[in-house]
Amino acid sequence: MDGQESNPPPPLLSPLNVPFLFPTSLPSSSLHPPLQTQNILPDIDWVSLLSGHENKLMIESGSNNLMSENGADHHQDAKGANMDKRKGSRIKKTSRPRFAFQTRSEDDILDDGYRWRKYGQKAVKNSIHPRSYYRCTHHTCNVKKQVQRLSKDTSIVVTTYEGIHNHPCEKLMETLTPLLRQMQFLSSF
DNA sequence: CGCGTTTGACCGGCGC
DNA sequence: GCGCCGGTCAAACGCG
Repeated sequence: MDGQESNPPPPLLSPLNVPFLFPTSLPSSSLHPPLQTQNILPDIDWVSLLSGHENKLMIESGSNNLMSENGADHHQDAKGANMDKRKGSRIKKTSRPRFAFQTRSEDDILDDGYRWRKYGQKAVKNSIHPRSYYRCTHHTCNVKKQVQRLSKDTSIVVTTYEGIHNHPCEKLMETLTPLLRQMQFLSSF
């Protein structure tokens, strides 16, 4: 199905860029409620998200544990790995980069510029809120993400990305293309 | 009609 | 071996 596992093309965008691109990469039309111009994404606690050790941004590449200290029940880690058509022949888990971060938001879904298709939802133990599973809709892209709300603080959404996008962010390109054109035009003088 | 979501079933890993 | 649990599949369904 997805033969990308063994030899992924070089990433055009590091997944780490994804959360940090939120404020700039989004066409305003893609955002929920009307935004104040001076207060981008008011629902998201960008300060704590981007500040140093205090935040819960966990970067991990290859190893298995991620943010186990908080309500998110990730003790089981990435055993999801990869299965070959569910016929039992499990492809050995390649070390896929994974990282998780928390945002304070009323919306479960953060518009990160990529298109995602939901492929599952499961009730999580010790949590009222279910966990949702998403896959990047780009054919050659194998990136997944999980979205879950903390049981302790339901205003916080935990998003876990797994894998690296092997294609540019569509919305980002959409936004940047006119700018690039203009720069090109101006630099031609 | 194409694309995305919902949801129950299924599978493998793990702990007992 | 059994049951629980997390992760995934895929058919049915909804929506523009």
